Amino acid sequence: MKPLPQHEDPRCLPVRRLLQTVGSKWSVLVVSHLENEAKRFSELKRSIGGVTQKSLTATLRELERDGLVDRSVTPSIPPRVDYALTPLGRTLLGPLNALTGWAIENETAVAAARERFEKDNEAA
Amino acid sequence: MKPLPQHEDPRCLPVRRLLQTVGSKWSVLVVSHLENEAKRFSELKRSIGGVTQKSLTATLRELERDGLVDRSVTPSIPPRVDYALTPLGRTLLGPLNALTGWAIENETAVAAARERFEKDNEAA
DNA sequence: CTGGATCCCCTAGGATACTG
DNA sequence: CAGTATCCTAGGGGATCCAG
Repeated sequence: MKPLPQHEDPRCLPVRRLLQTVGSKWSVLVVSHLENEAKRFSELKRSIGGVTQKSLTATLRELERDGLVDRSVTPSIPPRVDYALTPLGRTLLGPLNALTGWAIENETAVAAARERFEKDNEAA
Repeated sequence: MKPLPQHEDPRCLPVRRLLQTVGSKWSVLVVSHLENEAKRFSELKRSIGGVTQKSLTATLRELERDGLVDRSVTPSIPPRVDYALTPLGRTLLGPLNALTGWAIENETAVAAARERFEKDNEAA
């Protein structure tokens, strides 16, 4: 994996790791789509939309690896795989919603800041 | 910039943007180092440690662009530039701390999950 | 249906050197 | 001091084909 430079404050290591997981393109979508119910792979893929199998698989593996998502295989034909949030994963929902809530509440403020920034740039 | 695929749920756009900003390698460090006091560029660079001028500049620009950080230039010789959190930036501290708090609290749980995952892998 | 294997592009981000 | 300019590389992530 990522070696994470050791000159970094060691207390920040878990933070950066989490942000790396959570900051990946699809993880938040996946988690939010699993908030209310367990879902199968293709269900998840359809309900999210626009994600590749590869990316979705990778995202799920990473979440599973960190103990946030549980993967249960039913070896039938055709095979069936269900994904669900673990208890640990559920505890992340609060902090995560705090952040996403902020993003939504301040969407217009951020957008305004961006416009100002762009304008000041072309002025220069 | 990043075009962000339009098949994505539009409500998630601000979320992904925030995560992209906050998920970049140094932004959280920068914000946390600005929590208590405004700092000059080289102060910031020294106190964070291990960050390149380029990366630090890029991070600060992005934060400034989103209206989270204020950049004030004092045209003297030598030049002096101070960075501080904006009021908007300060409102992000709460949600951000919620997330970093989670990361620290659950560091061992995540680490344990990782070990289990690795072990199950070599078992297969 | 679930996902592994490949190819390929593009961007984040490190190293280094230069400037007002 | 506070950047900009250039070069370079590892890795994320899309597309596509294949397999149990």
